[in-house]
Amino acid sequence: MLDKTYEPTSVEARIHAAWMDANAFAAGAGAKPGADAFSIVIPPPNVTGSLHIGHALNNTLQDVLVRYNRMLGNNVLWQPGMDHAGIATQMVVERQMMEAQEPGRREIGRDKFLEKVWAWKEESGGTILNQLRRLGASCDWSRERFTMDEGLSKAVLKVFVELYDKDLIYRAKRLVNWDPHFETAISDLEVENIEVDGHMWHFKYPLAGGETYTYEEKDEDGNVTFSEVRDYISIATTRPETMLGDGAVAVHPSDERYKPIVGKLVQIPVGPKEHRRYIPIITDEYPDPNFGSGAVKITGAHDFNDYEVARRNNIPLYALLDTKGSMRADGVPYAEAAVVAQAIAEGREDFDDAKIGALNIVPDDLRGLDRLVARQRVIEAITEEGLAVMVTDEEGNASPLVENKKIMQPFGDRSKVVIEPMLTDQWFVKADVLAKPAIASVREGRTKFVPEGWQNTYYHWMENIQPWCISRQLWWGHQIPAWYGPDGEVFVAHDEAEAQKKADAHYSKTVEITRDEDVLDTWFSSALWPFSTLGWPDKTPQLDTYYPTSTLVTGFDIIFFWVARMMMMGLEFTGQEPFGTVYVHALVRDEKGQKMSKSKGNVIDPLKLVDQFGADATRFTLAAMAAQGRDIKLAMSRVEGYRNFVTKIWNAARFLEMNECFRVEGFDPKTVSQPLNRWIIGATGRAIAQTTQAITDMKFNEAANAAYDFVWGTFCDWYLELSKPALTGEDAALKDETQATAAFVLDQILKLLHPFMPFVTEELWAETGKTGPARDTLLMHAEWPDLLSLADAEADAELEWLLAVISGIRSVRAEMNVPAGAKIPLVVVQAGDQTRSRTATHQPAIERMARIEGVTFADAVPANSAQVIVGEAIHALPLGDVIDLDAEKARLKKDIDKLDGEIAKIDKKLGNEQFVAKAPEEVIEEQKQRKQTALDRKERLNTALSHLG
RNA sequence: GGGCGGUUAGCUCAGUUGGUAGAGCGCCACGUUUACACCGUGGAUGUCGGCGGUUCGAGCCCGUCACCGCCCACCA
Repeated sequence: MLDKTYEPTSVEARIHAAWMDANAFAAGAGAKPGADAFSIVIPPPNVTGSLHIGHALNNTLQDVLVRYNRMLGNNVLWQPGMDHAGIATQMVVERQMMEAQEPGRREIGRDKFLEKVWAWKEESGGTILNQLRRLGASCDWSRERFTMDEGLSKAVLKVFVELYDKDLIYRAKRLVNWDPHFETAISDLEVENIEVDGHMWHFKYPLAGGETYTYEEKDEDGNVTFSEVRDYISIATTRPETMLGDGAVAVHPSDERYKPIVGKLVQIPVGPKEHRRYIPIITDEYPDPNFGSGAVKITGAHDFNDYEVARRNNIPLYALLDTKGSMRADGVPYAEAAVVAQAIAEGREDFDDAKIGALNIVPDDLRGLDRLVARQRVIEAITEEGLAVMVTDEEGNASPLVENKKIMQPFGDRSKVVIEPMLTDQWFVKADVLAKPAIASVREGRTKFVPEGWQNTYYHWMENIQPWCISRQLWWGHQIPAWYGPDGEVFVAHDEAEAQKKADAHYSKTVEITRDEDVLDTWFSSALWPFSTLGWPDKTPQLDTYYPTSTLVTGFDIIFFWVARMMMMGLEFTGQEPFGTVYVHALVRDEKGQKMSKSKGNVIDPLKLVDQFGADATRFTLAAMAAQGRDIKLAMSRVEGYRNFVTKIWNAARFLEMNECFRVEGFDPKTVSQPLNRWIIGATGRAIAQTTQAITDMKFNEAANAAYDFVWGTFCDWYLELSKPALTGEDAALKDETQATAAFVLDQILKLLHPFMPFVTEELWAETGKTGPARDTLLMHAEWPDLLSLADAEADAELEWLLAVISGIRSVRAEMNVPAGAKIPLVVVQAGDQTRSRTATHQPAIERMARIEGVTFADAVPANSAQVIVGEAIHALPLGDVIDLDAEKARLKKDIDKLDGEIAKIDKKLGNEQFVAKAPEEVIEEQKQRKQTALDRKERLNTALSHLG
């Protein structure tokens, strides 16, 4: 016996256990012999993660595809696993150590620290995978992988070494994005540019030796509009503290204003006077003569643009900041450093990167200060000295020129602190080389994006791809397999022994080598996920069967981070695209369209939804709202609505149970004879076909809605109601057939809904199997249905008629305010043979559903009747004195007016020569038919009207 | 600065070979019926963001403007 109400929580736990016991999620479970493979790799969640609504959406969609394909009989693998998430995990463990007031990681050392992280991972990591189980995700959990597993690490090692050997990985000193909080380099993608309020200061750089020149501004015609003798050049900056590291001032070669002083030296107006450096005025294409003063200070070590200018012009790159973003405090005192720097600036001394890098030219009094404090000091000192550009207000008061300005400032996506360009030694991947085949794969259609539009995003990024900085100054991750000889020579190898061998060979003697401390970007290992999880580089049967994977389901926010890199690595190392289709789903926002975030407090916890409404309702909501190319604004009312849908199905099953529908053995839908039953079987087939097509097209919302509409709107609202006379009637044969049909259709519904609502459907499958023929398989391994061949046009027409009769009568009753409880007679006027026979067949249903008592046929409409036109017949409801004749007249008149409007519209069309000449024949035919139908109906309505006198 | 997406009922959203505008929620009215009030029946509601164009015909195609959102980008 089914319980009166469905209790998701207990059922879900029990059903999930049953699936696990049956090993039902295992790769290939339920597959037909020789079936095609269908595989999906899960976007590996962070080991530190917990389920948020985006995961719920992402995994629901994957599970829909996976369960659907399993039911098709395909050989299915859904590969689960987790990502070690370098920065995030290290952060969690470090914070925990701090809270426990334990010694920090640097104090306990690398090995001890890593032990702690592993211990944390074993105990607290991966809660998200259990949360996915609650959603019903049918991953092959026995194949769970972790990016730091031995096997996957082996793959990482091999990929690194091979890319290095192919010269696609290199080590170099470059300006990179530096996170001062985590004290590591990060990639371009991990930087978020955010507009903030900033200031732009204007300062004077005095010319060496007190030289002067005439500064002139001209208009378009060459007339001098401003002229002044100056002994300085004016520059603007948003970062005054970096002036200490300036290597030059650049102007555009075409800039006439500065022609007289190009090549001369200017003094940096900051620092102890006796050691101020002189730097040259150079020309470069970079400065925009129309912006600011047209002169740009060049600080090669602290700005990406300046870096390029400095490289082009051989300008030294003075590093001013330490790893925490404070002013450097290392090296020799300022006085000594300044002398060397000056010698270099004047060309008296040679320099190279190493020499410049070691030189700390931060004045002693600024050393160790936070860069923002230093900035303030610099501004004050310059202003005090009178080297700030001044403006005078209306009252004649002079003040330094400081513009308030919106500036784009880079922030670390995890640390949320301001990122600094920093000159450091890092490892890079030549992404542009790897990108070429990855672009071609999409261009040539071997990998498709759904929705298609995302391919443009992909192209744009891939075609402008920058070298990928893959080294991170962290401990948690894959340590870079590079060792250094005594003179810094690099030896990349699979292990230390191999590196040692290479080193010894290189030096022709045994030398001491030390391993690179850095680890790889987490995304480096994620990029290998589709094949590393299947055992690569070993040639495993799994790799053979399930690679390339079928479909990747992911959010657009990681197209660059992950999808693009998997494409590059997959093609480079397997020669095949890692997936055929990339389905890109939207972001889930709150009801108002706001991005969910903890700080806004608008986060919807999917597990709370599961607790409150059940996993099935939660899943169904997400699927039903996953329209392509649009963000999902999740409204609670929708979840509630689909919870009601679950209840509806449950109650429908209870209804069948009460009517003993499940007892019939060996039912064959082809043998059904009753129109009602033939119709519902056909309708089921159409609903299945629609849902199937929608899933195939990955239009999850359409698939879910098609199933929903059919189950509620057709099966429950019409079929079950119409079947009641048969189910409670005396005709045993009719009853048998109806019981069997109802049970059969419910089975098909359970299959149809299973990919979306796995729990309640599996439960009902099991429960209904207890009172009927035993189930020979779990529902999740049942065969996906296809009933289109059982459609019956005649039955469809008959039921369409019946539905129109019942709806028509109901509508009239309500409009005429006939009390709902009142049973009234029905007189069918001018009925043809077909109508007569249909009416006889369905009289019990009409009486029951339209609250009719007694059906008769007549040639004329009885007096005082409300009238419903269906087909050729008038269905008259004699209401006697109850009827409001005026109301009925008005009602009929309104209908006629409506038809008149329609007829007029069609006439206008048909009267248009252009339309008749140019519209396709079938469209014209359709219009003509529509007009005829309207005319027929109008005629009957007029007849009906005339009956009212 | 460049690119992408959105604008349809009170709300949240569907709507592709261009052919008479839909769902859920909410709202109004009525509740008879041994599945279900997490329900049933009936009902109301739209210059499909503005303007222009193509077409016999435009929510859909083209142009343009407005507003909203996102992505990318080096203006000191």
